[in-house]
Order: sequence, then C-alpha cells, then structure tokens
Amino acid sequence: MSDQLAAEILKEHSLKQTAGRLAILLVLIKAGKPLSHKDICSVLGDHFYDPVSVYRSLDSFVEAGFVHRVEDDNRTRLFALCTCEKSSHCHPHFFCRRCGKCECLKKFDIPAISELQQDYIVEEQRYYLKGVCSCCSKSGS
Amino acid sequence: MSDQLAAEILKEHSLKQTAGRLAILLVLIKAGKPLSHKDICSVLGDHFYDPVSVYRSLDSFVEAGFVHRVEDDNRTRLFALCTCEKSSHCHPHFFCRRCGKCECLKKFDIPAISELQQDYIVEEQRYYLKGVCSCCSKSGS
DNA sequence: TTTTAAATGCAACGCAGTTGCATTTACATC
DNA sequence: GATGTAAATGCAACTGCGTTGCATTTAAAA
Repeated sequence: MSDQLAAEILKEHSLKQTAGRLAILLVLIKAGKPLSHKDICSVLGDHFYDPVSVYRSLDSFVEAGFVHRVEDDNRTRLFALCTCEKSSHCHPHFFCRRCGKCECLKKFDIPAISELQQDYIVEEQRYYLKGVCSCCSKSGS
Repeated sequence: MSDQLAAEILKEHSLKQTAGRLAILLVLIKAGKPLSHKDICSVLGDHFYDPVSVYRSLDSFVEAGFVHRVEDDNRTRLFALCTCEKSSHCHPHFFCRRCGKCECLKKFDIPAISELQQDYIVEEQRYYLKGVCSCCSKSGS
C-alpha cells in the first residue's frame, strides 16, 4: 500500500531506494500533513536513522519537487508531501495555535498579485494563516 | 525631525526613553523597510549597544504594536516600523532575491479567508512574495 | 561480480535568538 | 534636586535548528 507508493515516488523521481528514504516518505504519507524534522525523527525512533541524514533526505525530496517546505513562525521548517501538481505548489497553510497542527488549505484561490504591480516578477507566493482550527474551536475554549 | 518622532512614538506607547531604543527606532524610521537584527546592529555600529539589548528593544516594540516582525525564509526575522493602524497589520511582503530588499505591499487586499472555512478562527494572516522587484527587473537580467 | 556515484554516520560547526543574573538607569515620588 | 524602584542593559552562557566535511557504506548500473 503506502510502502509501494513510497517506492514508486522515489522511482519516479530517480532517487535511490534506501531504507531511510522509504521510512521517511512513509511517515509523510501517513501523516498527511506537514511535519517538522523533529516530528519525523520521533516517529522513526532514535538510532534508526541519523538526524542529519533525515535532513539530507528531506532536502532531496524538496529538490525533486514532491515534498515542499512550509515555514512556520518558530524558525522551524515543516515538510509535507505535495499532492498537487508541481506548477501549483502554492496554497495557504493554516497553523492551529491550540493543537499545533498545520493544514494545507487547498480550496482557496490566491489572488494573482503579479497583475497588480507592474514590473514585479513573482516567483513564489506563500500564504500563512494562524489561529484555531475548526476541530479545536468546536471543542470549547 | 526623526529624532522627535522616535521620542513621540516611545512616549505614546509608555516605553522608557533610552539611548538605545531611540537609536534603534531612528534606524527603522530612516530605513523605511524591514530590517534584520543584523542590519540594525551594523547601522548602529558595534560596541554602541549590546546585540542582546537590540533584540529586547525590538521585542518591546513588537509587543507595543508599532513594529512588526516579518519572517523571511532564511530563518531570520525582519523588523519594520508599522505605519498602518494596529488593526490592519496584515499586508503582503515582497522579497527581492536580487537586491535582497523587503517591501511592504500595502495596496493589496488579502481575501477574507475566514468566511470560506467554517469554524476556523483566523487570528493572523501573512502573505509572502518572492521574486524580483520592479527596480531590479528594469535594470536588465 | 565489479564499479562508482550517491547516500549515510559521526563529529564539529554556524547562526539566530534566548535566558539568567548582576548592574545601571529612566522616571515617578517625595 | 534627592531618593526609591521597576525596568532596561551588559555580559556570559546556553538552546535549537540546520549545515558542512570527511571517511565509510550501499544502491544500482555496467
């Protein structure tokens, strides 16, 4: 299932199939949301895979384009499997300050800023929201 | 001129007038754009004001609400005097990858996301653009 | 099976920002 | 103007995320 998907993704992007990469990718697939390096390491368990190698594997995923990096505001980076087409990486991310989770909000259209401001070349857009997610807001204050 | 403005801003927000705070505020006023801690320290010159104190002064400015923090993607934070009303801190920031400058794009309306997604409490929005600014794009590739 | 470029582990490093604590200072009160 | 006090500062050490260098191992092509 997910194992096979992970292997396929690596193959598709001409990345070597290593135990570490497969494990990391599996974690990202199962999570279905952005995770920090720390999150990933704690799911993998210590001593299984070197933290530095986790960084390097993630970097290779980002470079290949099937994982994207989300900056949160604590100077940490989150990594998420990117299910959208490569050309539309851009969608808002919502950070819940109560449960700490990060969600990709893919329903929203981000306005085409480039049309509004002359001579600006927009190469990357990032939309970041913070507050309380629907799950937490329902379960009382 | 600017000196007086700096003093007024501090007074308005009930912050003690200290040489360091006035100097930092002056730097921000004159810059007219977001600056990093490093930028500020290098304008102030070494040995005039302790780097840690610069951080603390900036924090007090942010807490008072007349300076806001902009996250760029190099894990550094930029600080900018906030000329807009407190209630509308939110506007896009454009980072030019060529000249490295950061601009506040105050003309743009950010869509009201909160209406679209039920039960989400949006407390903060951040819009981040990256590319080449009009100035750099005009002066050749 | 052999070869080789890429991936890994380990140790040390870099940098932005924070914390603790003793000292100094702005400013309110007398 | 002198005094008292909470806030601001300087200094040193620390934290946490991420990176770099280098020797070793390994996936996968030949």
